[in-house]
Amino acid sequence: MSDMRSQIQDAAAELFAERGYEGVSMRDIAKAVGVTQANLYYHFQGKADLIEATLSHVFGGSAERLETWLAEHPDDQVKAFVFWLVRALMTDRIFARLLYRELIDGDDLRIETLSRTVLQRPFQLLVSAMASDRTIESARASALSLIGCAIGQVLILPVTPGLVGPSSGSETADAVVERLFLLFQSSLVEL
Amino acid sequence: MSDMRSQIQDAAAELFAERGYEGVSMRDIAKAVGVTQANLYYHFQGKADLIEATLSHVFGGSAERLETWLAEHPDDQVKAFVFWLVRALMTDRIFARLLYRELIDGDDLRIETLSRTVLQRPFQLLVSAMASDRTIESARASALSLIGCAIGQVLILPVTPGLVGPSSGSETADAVVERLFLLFQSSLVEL
DNA sequence: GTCTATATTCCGATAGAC
DNA sequence: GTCTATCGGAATATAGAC
Repeated sequence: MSDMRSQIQDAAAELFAERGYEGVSMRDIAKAVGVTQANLYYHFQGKADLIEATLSHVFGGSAERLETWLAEHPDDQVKAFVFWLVRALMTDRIFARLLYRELIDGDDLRIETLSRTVLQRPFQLLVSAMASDRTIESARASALSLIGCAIGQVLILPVTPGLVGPSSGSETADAVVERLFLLFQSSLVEL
Repeated sequence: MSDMRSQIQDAAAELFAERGYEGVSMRDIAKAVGVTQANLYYHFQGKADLIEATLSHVFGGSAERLETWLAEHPDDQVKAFVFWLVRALMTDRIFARLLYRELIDGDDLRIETLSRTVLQRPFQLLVSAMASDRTIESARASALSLIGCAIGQVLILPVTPGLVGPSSGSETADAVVERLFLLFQSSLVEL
């Protein structure tokens, strides 16, 4: 399958995650890959098409890995999901920052795609686990709160000057997971 | 005092919060205010100067209101701060989105200013309240986690399709505060 | 498929009249 | 103080040779 297309998407993902859609030019991406800027227009229709393809490249792959991970841990789907999310956020800086940026910057169409690929499945899991004795809206809010907390924690931590936190390295992901569970203990039905 | 300068800063704050620094042009801001683009350069040295002034306009004012609020509630500074933060995030979309964007996008110099104006004081409060029986790093991580959770919750909620959450209107801020306290109960020493 | 060259538009910023 | 006019550069995107 077209290798150049994947190479471009990888480079674009890194740049978009770091500087955002508006902060990255087609020239930047071309330079990172090692081709001319005009060549990008052979593989993609334009900048909008490029980021759309890049996002489904990144998040589509992640969604697949999530499904596999969940199938391997059928006992507690909620805990398995939280582990997966925190690990994904902490070990894959591009995933974390792209997700964050899309939640803030993404236009309606891209947000819709995002909801289908990464957000919908986790919400189903968490809502069903949390909603047993509460309203569905409350459960969804708690689920979103957990995700917001996980994302916020991982991304805000390394930005704070002078703070040595569990911001990098996969070996500390477990610590973050444990803290998240401590924080959300009262919201999750079965741990 | 110069009214035009304030008008420009207000319009700029709204646009920067919505589309980010790179996503807004001087022409956009001028159009929103109703003056020509060249006129902005009479009031500000350039685009970088404009956003810097805009941020201290927004966050400086917020920091002042926080100090007043804290002085009025001397009994429990931590709870008072969380109330203030959640209310500020929920009732002032511009404040919330500007804060979020700066934490992600802001260059080092702007982050440093941000730390001094909005983040340092809350951290001092939370760290001192949380650190009594733990390490300072752990306390900071918890404080950041709380802020990340509050910000993430408020900003992710309204973006999710089909979800009717407490995303707008000050009357539901109390509900979010209560949920945050429930979530972080085990991390705060005195409630 | 990848290149060079270029069209076109938009950007930040400046000069100078009023 | 606000305007019109414009510069120099960088952006997206296209045309056409190889």
